[in-house]
Amino acid sequence: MDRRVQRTRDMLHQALISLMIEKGYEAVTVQDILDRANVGRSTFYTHYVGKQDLLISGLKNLSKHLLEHQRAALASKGSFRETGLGFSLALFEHVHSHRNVYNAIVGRQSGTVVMTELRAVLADLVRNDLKTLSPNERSSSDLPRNAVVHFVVGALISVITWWLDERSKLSPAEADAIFRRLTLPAILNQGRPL
Amino acid sequence: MDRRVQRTRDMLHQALISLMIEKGYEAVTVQDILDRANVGRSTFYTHYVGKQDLLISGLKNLSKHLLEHQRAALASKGSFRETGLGFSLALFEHVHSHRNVYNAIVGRQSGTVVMTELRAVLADLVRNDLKTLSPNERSSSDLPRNAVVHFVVGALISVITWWLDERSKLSPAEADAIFRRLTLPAILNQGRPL
DNA sequence: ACGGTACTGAACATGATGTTCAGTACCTCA
DNA sequence: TGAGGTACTGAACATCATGTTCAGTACCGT
Repeated sequence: MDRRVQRTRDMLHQALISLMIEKGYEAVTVQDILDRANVGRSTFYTHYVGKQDLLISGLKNLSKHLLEHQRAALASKGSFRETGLGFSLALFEHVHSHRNVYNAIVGRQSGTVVMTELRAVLADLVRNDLKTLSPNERSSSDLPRNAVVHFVVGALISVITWWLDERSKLSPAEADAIFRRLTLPAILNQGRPL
Repeated sequence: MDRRVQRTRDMLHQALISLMIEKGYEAVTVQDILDRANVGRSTFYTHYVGKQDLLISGLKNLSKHLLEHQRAALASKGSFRETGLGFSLALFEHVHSHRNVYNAIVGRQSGTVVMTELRAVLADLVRNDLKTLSPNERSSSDLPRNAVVHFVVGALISVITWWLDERSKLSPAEADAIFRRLTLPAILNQGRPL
């Protein structure tokens, strides 16, 4: 890829991130990004459709990273209780090491756009995992798979949000443990009616 | 309250709702609302700060409704498994009877603003419930209450979202049962570590 | 060093937001 | 029922963000 293209896109990503930390996603205008990145207006629009497009393209990296962790966990031996949702710890760690960015996102009420994109990424991962747990869509007493996928993703996002609100008094491992303690029993007890 | 004020606010609410159904929340402009409601621009801004303010004021009714159901459930005898989260069925029923509105909200990726407001309303209700379950903040092995609150709200919103996506193949009672089957065990097993 | 591609930057069109204010209509309350 | 107050009107204006266009310039890959 042309070096100029790389440079430009890097500058734009950096600019967006640093601006989000300062003002929150919504408050950032395209003009802000251009000024910070030192990139011409028309240039921006040749690369991205808009602010959100730039954001989404940044989330692709995270997605790849989590996918690797998931694959590793699925390959190893163990019950679902141990190997299931094998990307969750990696996610908590990623959030922790970028917590200034995430704080700018979740605190501000603005970050719902970002979170929506993140949801989509996570839903794919969770669906993968559940497929290995029970490859056939559903046995008679199971819950619909999509319901469970939505449930898990919602729970995960919620715990992360809470954890960030607490300003990381807990380590990533501890937060992950809470998430798993709340969520895994629900998944595994599916077949057992109330 | 001055009858003119009532009329104006009613018209504005109706307009917003019908427009949301047609275009989704984000796509609606203040001007759209004014045209539909037949209300002057300056009038709008004397009543509401903006589009979102109008929306939020509409959610107040729902909040009151759910609170009543919760109070009734808490007053009745029974284990937490039966009386806990006593507003959930009422919520599923409310969503069902306004499903055209909610479909416009959740489908469109736009509705995150609405959902954020709804989250806040639900968090208050859930917190109420959990307080009655264990009035003291936490025994040693319990999870932090806020974590559980976030978890429950996230799960609830997720199940509702999924349910709407399925275009209501299930009755409100069935969807509610799924939610409770996934969530209540997680709450009740809190003290039991993995 | 050449051909091609990417970047520039200013100008423009568009469209939404929110404010102002003098004039008009309507409501409440006595 | 009428007087006084309050709410609504609507047009004009200021502001600001978005997204497009295009001729000119700088830089890259080979």
